[in-house]
Amino acid sequence: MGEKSIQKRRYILETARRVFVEKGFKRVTMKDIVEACEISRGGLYLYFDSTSQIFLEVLKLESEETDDVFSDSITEDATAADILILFLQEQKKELLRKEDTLTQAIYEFYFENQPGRKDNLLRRQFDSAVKIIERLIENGVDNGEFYCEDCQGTARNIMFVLEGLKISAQTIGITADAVDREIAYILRSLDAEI
Amino acid sequence: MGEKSIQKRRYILETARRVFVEKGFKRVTMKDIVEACEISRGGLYLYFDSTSQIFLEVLKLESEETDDVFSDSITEDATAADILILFLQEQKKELLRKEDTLTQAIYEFYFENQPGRKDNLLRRQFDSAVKIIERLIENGVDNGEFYCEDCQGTARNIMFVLEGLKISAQTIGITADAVDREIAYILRSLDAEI
Amino acid sequence: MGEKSIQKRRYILETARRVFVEKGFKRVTMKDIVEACEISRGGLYLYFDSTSQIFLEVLKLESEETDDVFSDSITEDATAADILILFLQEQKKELLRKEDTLTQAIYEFYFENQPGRKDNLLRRQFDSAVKIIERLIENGVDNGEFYCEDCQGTARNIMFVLEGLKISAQTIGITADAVDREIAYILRSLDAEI
Amino acid sequence: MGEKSIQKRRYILETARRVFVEKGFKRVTMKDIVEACEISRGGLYLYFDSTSQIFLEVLKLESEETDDVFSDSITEDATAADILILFLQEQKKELLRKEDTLTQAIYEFYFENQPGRKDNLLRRQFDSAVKIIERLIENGVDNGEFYCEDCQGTARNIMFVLEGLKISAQTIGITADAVDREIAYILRSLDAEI
DNA sequence: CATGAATGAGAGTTCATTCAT
DNA sequence: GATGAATGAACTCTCATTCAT
Repeated sequence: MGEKSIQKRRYILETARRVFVEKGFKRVTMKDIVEACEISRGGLYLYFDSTSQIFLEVLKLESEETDDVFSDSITEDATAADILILFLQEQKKELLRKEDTLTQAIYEFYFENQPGRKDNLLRRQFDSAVKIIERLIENGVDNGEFYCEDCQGTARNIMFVLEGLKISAQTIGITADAVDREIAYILRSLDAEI
Repeated sequence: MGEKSIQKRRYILETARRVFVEKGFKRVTMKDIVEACEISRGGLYLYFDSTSQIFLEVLKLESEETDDVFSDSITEDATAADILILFLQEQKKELLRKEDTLTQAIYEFYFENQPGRKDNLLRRQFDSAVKIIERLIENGVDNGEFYCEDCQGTARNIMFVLEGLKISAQTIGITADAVDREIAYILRSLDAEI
Repeated sequence: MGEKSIQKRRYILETARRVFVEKGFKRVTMKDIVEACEISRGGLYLYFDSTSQIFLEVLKLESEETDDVFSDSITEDATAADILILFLQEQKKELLRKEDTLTQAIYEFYFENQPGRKDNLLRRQFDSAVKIIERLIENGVDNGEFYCEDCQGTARNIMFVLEGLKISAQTIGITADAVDREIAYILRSLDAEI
Repeated sequence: MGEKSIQKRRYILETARRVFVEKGFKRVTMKDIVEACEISRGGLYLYFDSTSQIFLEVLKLESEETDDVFSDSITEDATAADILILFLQEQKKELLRKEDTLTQAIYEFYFENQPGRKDNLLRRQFDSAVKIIERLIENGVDNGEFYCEDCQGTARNIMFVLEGLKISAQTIGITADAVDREIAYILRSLDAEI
């Protein structure tokens, strides 16, 4: 596969991403993607075999591009609390962007595909986020910014709350205020000044 | 609609429920339900127009029958902590019963249907659960069982954690230990002895 | 399946038979049959799942209807030679009707499906034909009509010649004269007066 | 066409032959051949336009290379019976090698293509084989090895039996014993000692 | 000569939905 | 009310064939 097809692959993935954002995972057909990409029926099959495969590759691209989100937000002199708050704000934005996220598609995809597997991408992301938050809190505790008896427990708790908010945003709907309230609750429980 | 049709309706809903439990929401077709019910294709249309309608009615039945779960668990001399623990254990059981729940179907359904609407059944259940937990905690605080500065916030936090656990169970997979850890974390934060 | 669908089944099989006669087995698609039957795409699938299934059922019908061909030709006072000649003439007619036979389709079908299996319909027909011819020859020998040292061997030889003629008719082409010549050869080798 | 292209042509034909042996004629697509040859899609079209054309050329190559099979088996002092038996054994081997022959592909091809035409390759081979066998038998008769009233008829009969065995091997299946039985029957009818 | 990306026709299959009985 | 045959739209997937490079 030459340079050109790599670009086309990428083009398809980016276009498909928009389709998944719009329709979730299950409702998307190969035909949808073909039409969105304005390529031929057979043309798509030259690159991908199924919506599942496409989706997985979209996720891979996604994670490559967003891995650094965290590190981006860390500037030299940012305190632990700053970073945590930044992270939570980031999550808030994502949460409320409901119609413009892969979230729903991701959930739908994992409903059917290999839930519980160790190599589950989602799980790896969850676990690594927990670890990062844990270290952040530990830093904060060391600095006297935070008070916390069970840093790992707290990190996990935060992540589950975020998951709860995320799924709620997609199902029962959630307001910016509600998210703020939860963030405030979390930070307060860390004894941090907001 | 005669007595007979009411029974048939109910029969269809109960059978359809099993189908939704097994396959989620989206993958279920009218044909699936027709076959599970062993009725005729046309026959089903006499009662229902779509899987969405059927699903909504299944949910309605469900909520009628399980509304009392909470009250059931409240005996005369049970303390607030007892009841809360009982509730959380109940949720744990539900969580881990992954393959035998409507959970996934519910999420799938609300992904597509009117999320965010005020009359959203899911939302009403969520809100009412928050209120009940809030009152429970207040009782506990009054009794000296719990310590808590923001009872409503805590109740909400608990519910979001539970939501987070629920969706995690369906996507990244979750162990009994992990659930126990979260429950313990919640109870500890209430200063309750476990 | 009611009376009506049985008729429709039969109608489809009879129509499909014509299609197979015309195009052989492999070139026939479900679409071809749908169009020949003038029914809807989905309609055909109500009755049959694949061209293979349809073809097998066509063969079944065929064999039910032609089983008696042999017995038909046996009248009270027909001699063994009469019957054998009749049979060979029958085969000749069939052979030369090249464009109007299932022969080619049958070969194509068995090329792909279970060749060599004991329950292979074709094989059963072959074996039973051998037996009948064998008995016929034995009768002829008893009557002094035929002379033959190895009746079974001769019967088998006749059947293989017929098979050879049949496949030749479909591939290299064969004339009525050529068939006559072979029939004469067979009869002469039985010492029978023609 | 340069030296190089001639070699490539030949390479394609030899590779394609293997594909036809494996899959028959009809199931083979241009794609199959492209993949087996590990050349480009367009590349194949530079040399051939269709599977039919390729198959015909494969047959041509085949017949060029196997014309001599017969002559090979004729040594100075071999008797007519020796040669006939050798030939029949050769045919037997071919027959039983069911999975490793072009036989099926050839039949499939001629089912669709110009059966009955005078210039039909298959027919020429058949006719020439009849002639050779006829001469062989005549020699045998002259030598006193064989007894035979109608040499041409017998030669034809032998060829049709062989055709019958060949097609039977591909459809109803046939054992080595069954072939031996037929060969013995043929030889016995020539009064030859086996 | 050779490549392989691209196209589009066409086959298979499944279902929601209707309707005569 | 109930049945289930029938329809047709929609999807998946595969190839023959072309064409710019």
